[in-house]
Amino acid sequence: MSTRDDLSDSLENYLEAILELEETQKVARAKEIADRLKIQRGSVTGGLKTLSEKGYINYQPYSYITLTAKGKRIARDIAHRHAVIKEFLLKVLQIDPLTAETSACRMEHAIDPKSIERLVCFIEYIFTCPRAGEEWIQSFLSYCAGGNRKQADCKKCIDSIRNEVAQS
Amino acid sequence: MSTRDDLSDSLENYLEAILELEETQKVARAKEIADRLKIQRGSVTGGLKTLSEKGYINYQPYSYITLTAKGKRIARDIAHRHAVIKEFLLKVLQIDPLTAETSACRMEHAIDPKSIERLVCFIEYIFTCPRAGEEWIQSFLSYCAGGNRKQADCKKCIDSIRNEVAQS
DNA sequence: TTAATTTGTTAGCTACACCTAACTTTTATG
DNA sequence: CATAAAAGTTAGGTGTAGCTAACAAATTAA
Repeated sequence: MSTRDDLSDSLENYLEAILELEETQKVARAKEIADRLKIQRGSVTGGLKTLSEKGYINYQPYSYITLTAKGKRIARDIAHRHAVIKEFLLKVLQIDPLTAETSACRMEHAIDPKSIERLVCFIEYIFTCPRAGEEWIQSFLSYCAGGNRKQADCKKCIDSIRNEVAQS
Repeated sequence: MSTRDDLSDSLENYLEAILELEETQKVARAKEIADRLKIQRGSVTGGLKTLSEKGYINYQPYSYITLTAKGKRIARDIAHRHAVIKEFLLKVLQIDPLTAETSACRMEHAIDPKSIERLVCFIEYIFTCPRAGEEWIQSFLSYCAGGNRKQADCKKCIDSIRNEVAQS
């Protein structure tokens, strides 16, 4: 069945790491998983057994590790959640890359599927709709920085996008 | 010092529950905390001891529980994170209330302070800037639903806000 | 004011997720 | 090919966060 919550945050992290390793090195090895997750080699073994029992990975002691079809599906979903949240933090909220990465790493386990789907759409919408877009985000940043904007600015701002749209 | 991570997600939940109870009933009792967090009475005692040792709550066996100044400060921060994330999910992404509540409950422990600050600002910006606002969100929803909009619609859309701004 | 109910605590248990240290298997090298 | 190094596993330990069941204190009602 592979419902979302027969996996702890920790096991989700293992799957995510294994996917990345598969993609870059064809195959995952326990030591690399340990390195990526910043835990000890000995800690990994147990997690691998659990993932194997649950049918997410192909695992034989002393051998390399690969994802099963089910494991790959879930791992991609997790990686997707990570990427979407990070993109939102980076491109919309304009959070610095390090913080965005750290928060995405934690939030990816907490967000529900519908919200991720909407977030994808929302990011796309922002950078598609002429009323939003890059300079709208820039304007958001200066709003953040304290500058409450005047009504007059809004008129000019709207005229400027009106012209842009008219030209295209 | 009360840095953010001498508290586990679980202890943060206790603090949040205690704050709510203080606000509605003046005082928190172990049973109500258990009920709110959907755990057993016996499980609460340990958490209360830890919070007390760390200086977040005033706790004496068999008596009611209150937040210390430090505890209240942290609890309010957690509640704030919760509220902001929920508001974003509800008002911006238009997620249903139940899902928004559940996700906010989990995400509140994962997000960093800067992102929360930015998110507050972003929500405010959306409902302040004439280029965004309520109907822009509505338009986002139909974009989500699959309707890719035409260039012509964008022109009309921009003209309509232009007139609105001109009138006000 | 005594008895019943509710609330709170304790003790002992499980499961998870990590740790270290010792050991085994695999691999790479001289 | 023998052996040193690297990688993987095992065993035993820690801390957290729950659980249940038995008991104790406090509150409520008869």
